[in-house]
Amino acid sequence: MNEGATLETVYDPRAVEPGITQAWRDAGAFRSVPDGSPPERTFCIVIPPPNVTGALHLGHALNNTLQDILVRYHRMRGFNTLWQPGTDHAGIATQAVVERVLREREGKTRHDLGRDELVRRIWGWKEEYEGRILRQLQEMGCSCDWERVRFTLDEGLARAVRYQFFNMFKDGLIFRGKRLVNWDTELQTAVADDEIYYETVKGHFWHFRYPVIRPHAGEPEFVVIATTRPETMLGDTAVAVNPDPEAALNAREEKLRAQLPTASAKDRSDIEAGLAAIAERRASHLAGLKTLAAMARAGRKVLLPLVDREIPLIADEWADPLLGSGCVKITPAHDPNDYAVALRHGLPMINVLTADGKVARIVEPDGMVSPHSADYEGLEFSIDGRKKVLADLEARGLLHAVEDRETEIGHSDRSKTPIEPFLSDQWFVRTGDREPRDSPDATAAPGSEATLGASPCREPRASARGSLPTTRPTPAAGLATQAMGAVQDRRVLVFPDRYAKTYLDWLSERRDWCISRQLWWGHRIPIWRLTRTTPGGFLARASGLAIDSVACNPLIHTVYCSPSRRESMPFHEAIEAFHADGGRGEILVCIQNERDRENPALLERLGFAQDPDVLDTWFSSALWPFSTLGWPEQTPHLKQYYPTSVLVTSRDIITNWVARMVMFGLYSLGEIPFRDVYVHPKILDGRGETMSKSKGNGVDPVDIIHTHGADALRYSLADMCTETQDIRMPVEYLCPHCGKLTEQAAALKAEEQARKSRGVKLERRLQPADCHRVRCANKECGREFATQWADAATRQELAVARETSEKFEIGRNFCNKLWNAARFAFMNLQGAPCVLLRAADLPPEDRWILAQLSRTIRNYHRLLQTYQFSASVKELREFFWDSLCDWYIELTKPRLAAATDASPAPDAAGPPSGTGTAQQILAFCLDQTLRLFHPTIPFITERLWQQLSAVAPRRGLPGVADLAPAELLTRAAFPPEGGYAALDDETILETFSELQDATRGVRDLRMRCNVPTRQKVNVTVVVPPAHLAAFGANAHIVRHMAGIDHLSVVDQATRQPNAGSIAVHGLRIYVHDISDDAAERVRARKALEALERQIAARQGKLNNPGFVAKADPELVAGERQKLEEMLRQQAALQEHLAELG
RNA sequence: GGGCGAUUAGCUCAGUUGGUUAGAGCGCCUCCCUUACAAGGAGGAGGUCGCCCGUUCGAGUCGGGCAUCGCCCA
Repeated sequence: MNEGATLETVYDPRAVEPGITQAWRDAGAFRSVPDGSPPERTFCIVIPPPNVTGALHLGHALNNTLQDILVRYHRMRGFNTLWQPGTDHAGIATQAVVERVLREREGKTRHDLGRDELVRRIWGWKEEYEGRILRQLQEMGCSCDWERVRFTLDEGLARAVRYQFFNMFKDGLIFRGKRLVNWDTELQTAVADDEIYYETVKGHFWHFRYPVIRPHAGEPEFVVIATTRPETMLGDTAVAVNPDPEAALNAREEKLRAQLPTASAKDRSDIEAGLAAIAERRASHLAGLKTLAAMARAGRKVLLPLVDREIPLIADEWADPLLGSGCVKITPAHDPNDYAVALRHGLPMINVLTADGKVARIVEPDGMVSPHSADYEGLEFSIDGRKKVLADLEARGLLHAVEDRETEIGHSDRSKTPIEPFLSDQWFVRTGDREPRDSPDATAAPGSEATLGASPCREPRASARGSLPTTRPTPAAGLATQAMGAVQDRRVLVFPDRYAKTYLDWLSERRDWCISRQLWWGHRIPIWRLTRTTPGGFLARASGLAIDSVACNPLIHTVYCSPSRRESMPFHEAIEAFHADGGRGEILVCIQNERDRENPALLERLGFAQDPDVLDTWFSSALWPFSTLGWPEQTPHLKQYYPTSVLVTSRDIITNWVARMVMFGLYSLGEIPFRDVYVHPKILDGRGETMSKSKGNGVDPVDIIHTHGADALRYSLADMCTETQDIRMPVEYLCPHCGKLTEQAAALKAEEQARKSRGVKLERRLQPADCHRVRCANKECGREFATQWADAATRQELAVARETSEKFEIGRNFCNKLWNAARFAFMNLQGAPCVLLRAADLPPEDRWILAQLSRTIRNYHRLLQTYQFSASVKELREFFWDSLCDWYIELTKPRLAAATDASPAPDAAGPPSGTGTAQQILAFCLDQTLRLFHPTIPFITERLWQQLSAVAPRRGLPGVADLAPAELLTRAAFPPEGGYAALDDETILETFSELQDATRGVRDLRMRCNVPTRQKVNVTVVVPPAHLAAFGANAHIVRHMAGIDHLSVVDQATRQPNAGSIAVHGLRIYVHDISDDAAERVRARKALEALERQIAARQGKLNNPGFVAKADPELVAGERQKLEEMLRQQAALQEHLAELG
C-alpha cells in the first residue's frame, strides 16, 4: 500500500490535534518525576500564572508557546523536565469584574451581598475562567504537568503565604504604617496607579486669603493661596512659599534661554511666551514672595480660616513662584506632593475625608475634635463640602479671586468615579537595608522615605529590646539589595540584558512595598489586632485562662505598638503593656498556621479582630516558584526542581513580579528562584496598542486554532518573536456571513466617524470593547455582524465574528508544506534500507544535504539556548524548505522514482547512486527535521512521526546517527548539540553553492527569454581547464535543476547565434537558441555596466593606501581575488559583446 | 521630567566583533495546475538603511546632536 496516499493533500489540523493530545495524555508524556537528576540535567519552568479575570489572548499565546518550545526541547534532550502550570487570583481585577457584573445584572453592590457571598461568587467566576484558560493552554499544545495545576488561593499556597508572612512579620520586615493611596470612594478601596485614567474637566482656580498671625511691620496681612480643590483646605497644615523665589525664576529663565537657539519654530513661540511670563512675574510678585520667604524663615504663622487652625508658613521648593500666587496650601493627607512636603518638614497630617467620600470629623493635631467640625462633617466631600467652604470663605471676605481653569482629574477605571488621594493605614514589606545597629523592629532607613507617596509616615519606633530570637540570620543587606546582587553577580541572567537595568533601577529605590488591599478576594492578612476602638478590648485582661493559652502557642508572634515603641514580646506581656498604656497602643498578633481555628477564636474572645484587608496579589505571586513545588514542606519536587531554570515573561512585570520573586526566593530559601529570565516582546494590535483584556483588543488563541491550527499559531508567533521589536498583529474580524476579513482598526475608525456624525463627542479613542456591531468590509457582502463584546440582545440578532489575523498564514502555509513534503516521502520510502554508508560513496547532493543538516542542528541549539526564537525558526525553515524541499527532494526524484516504477531511473547519466541510498538519506533527513521542529510545532510533527515510523521503522546512519526507536516523538531524542561531525563538509557546501548559482543563471536566462519551464534547453558551460573534471562530476545537478536537455561541459567555446549568456563563478554559460541577438546585446551591455561600476568601486578601495595598510590582510587578499574574478567576468562579457557584433 | 527601545523594500521585520553587490516573509509583476504541496514552483521589480555632524582606510553597524514614534517610571 502506498503510505503517502493515506494523508490528505491539505493538512487539516482539526483532524489531527485531538488525537495527538489524547496520545500524549495516555502516555503521561509530560508527567514530572523527581529522580535525583543533577541540576545540570534538570529543567523546570513555572508558568507565569495567567489571572482568572478573563480568557487568554495572543500575548499569553506567545508567552506560553515560547515556554513550551523550551520545555519540549529540554525534555527531548533528556532533561528531567517540569513545566508547572497554574493560575492567579488577581485580587482587584477579578473582584472588580465580578462586582461590575453584579451591578449590571442585579443592581447590587458588594455590601448588599456581604463578604462571604461575594467571595463565593468570585470563586464561581474563577472556576469558569480557570477551566477556560487551562483548555486554551491545552489546545495550544502546552506540555505542562497537568496533574500539578495550582491556583494562588489553593490550600497549599495559602500555607506558603502564611508561613512567609509570619516569618517576615517576626523578622520585622512587615510593618503597618500610613500611606496616601488612590481611593475609590464608590467601591471603597484603594486602586493601583495603572487603574486610573485622566480626564480634563472644566473647573476653577480659587484664590483665598489666609490671615497672617501678628504680622510685623512691612509684612502683608494676608497670604493668598490658590486651589482647584477648596474643600481640602480643612486639612491644611501649612502654607509653602519658595525659599528663594528670585533664584527659582532666574533658573527657569536661564533654562528657557538656553533652549531658544536650537528650538524649532513652534517651540520658539512657547519659549518666548514663557520668558515674557517670567518677566511679568518678576515685576508683579517677586518682592512680595521674597518677603514671604523671609517670614517663613522667621517662623511666622497663618490662621487657617473656618477651623481657626494655626499653621506655619514654610519655605519649600514645591511652591512654584510662577504658579497662582506663588504660595501653595499644604494638605498632606489629600495630595501626593503635599504629602512629600509634609514628610520633609515634619508637618502633621489631618484626614478630612471618610472612606465613602464624605467630610470626616476634623481632628486637630493635638487629638481633639475641632469645635468647627460639626459645620462640615458628613457633607459630600467635593460637592456640598466644596459649596459650604466656598460660601463660608466668601462670607468672611476671604475669597480673593476666581479663575476658569481646566484640570486633569483622575478617575477610577473600575467605578468611573473621581479618585481621591486618601491617607490610610496599610501594611508594608520593608525592602531597604538595615542601619548597622538597627534591629529588625527599627525604623526604616532614611533613604527609603524619599520617594513620593510611596512610603509610610514616620512612625516612631524604638529599637526592640528582648525581641524573640529569629531562626534566620538577618543580614544588614535588605531584600532589595540582595535581589540586586543576584543579577549583578550574574547568578540570575537576564535576556536581553538591557532589562537587567530596568530591574536594578527599580530595586535601587528600595521602596517599601505596600501589601494590603481593601478587598475581599485574596489571602486575608493573618493579623489580629487589639486597639482601644476594638469593642470590648478592655475585657481581655479578665480572661486569664485564654491569655495563657495564647501565650503558650509557639506559632504565634506578638508585637506591641504604641506611639513611643514597637516591640516583639510574649503575648501576656503585650496585654500588660496595653493596659499599662491605658489602651493608647495596639497589639498585633500574627498566627502562622492557616488551619489554626483555636487561636483566632481565643483572640476574638479577648476582643481582638482580624485585619479586614487582604494581601496584594503579588505577595502570593512572589512565592510562586517555590510555593507551587510544595514549599514550605521540603517536598521531592522542591528538591528536584528549585531553583527553576528560566522565567519567561513580558517586560511590564519585571518590577512587580520578577524582582519580588527574587527577593522572596532569597529570603525564604536562600537561593535564587530561576537562573535565567527571558523577556519576550509584546503583541501590539493594528494600531500599535498592546493587547489587553480591558481594551478588548485581545484575540482568543482558540479562534486562531480554529482557523489556522495550533501549530500555525505557534510557528507564526515564534517566527515573529525577534529580539528588539514588539510584534505588530493587525486584528481582523472573520465575517460570519461571507468569510472575508474586515480590519479591526478600520472598523474602529468607521465607528468613530459614525459617532461623530451623530454628534456624539468622543472623550477618548474607541477601543474594540466599545465596538459591538461591525459592517463587513467586503463590498459584495456588507452585512453586519456582532463582535465578542456585544450584549446578549445584539448577539441574538447578529452572528458573532471570530477574530483572526492574516499573519498566521505564515504558519499555516508552513505546516502544509511540511505535511506535503512528508507525504511525498511516505510515497517513496517503502522498503527504505538502513545500512552502513560511506561518505565518499555518496553523490554530492547527499553529502550536501547531510552537511546542511549537521550545521542546522548546531545552529539551532545555539540560537535556542540564547532565546533567539525567530532566528531559530528561520534556521530550521531554511534547511527544510530551501534546502531539503527545493533542492534535495527535487534532485532525488529520479532516483526515488525507481522505488515505485519498475523501470530504471531515467537519469542514466547521473552518478551511480542507488534508490536505496536516496531513501535512506531522505528518511533520515525527515526524521531529523521532525525532531528539530517538534518543540515548535508539536502536533503535526507527532502525527507525521507516527506515519514515518510505520513506513520506515528502521532509519538513521549506522555509525554516525544510531537512532533509538521511540513510540512518541515528544519523548524521542533531540539531535545532538554539536550536530554530526562526520557529516560536516565545508567543501561540498561551497561547491554546491556554485552549482546553485549556475542553475539560477540558466533559469534566469530562460525566464527572460520566455522559455517555459517544461521546455528543455541545450546548454554549454565553459569551465577553466583545471576544473573540467570536477564540474563534470556534478553537472547532473545543474542539468536536472535547470531543465537542461543537453549539457556540454567544455574548456573552450564561442557563442553561437541566439545563445543567451551569463558569467558565474568564473564559468561562462551559454543557453542555446533562446535569445535574439539584439535583446541579448542590450542585456549584456547592462550587465557589463553594472559590473564595471563594481569594479571601479573595488579598485578605488584597493588603490586606497589606508585600506591596504590598515585592513586585515586576509580581507585585502580577498578583495584582490574578487577584483580579479570581476575582471575575468568583464573580459568574458566584452568578448561576448564582441561576438554579438 | 528620568530611563529604555525603535526608525532598513509598499507592509511586517532580520542584519553577529565596523569589511562581498544590505536580506527574509507578505504584497506586487511575469511564467507555470511539471503526479508532494497553487496554502505550491521558477524568475523579476522594488532600498540615499529617519536627518545632520563626527570617529575610521572603510559606517546600516561606533559616538554626539536633531526629528518622529512606542513603552516603563515619576
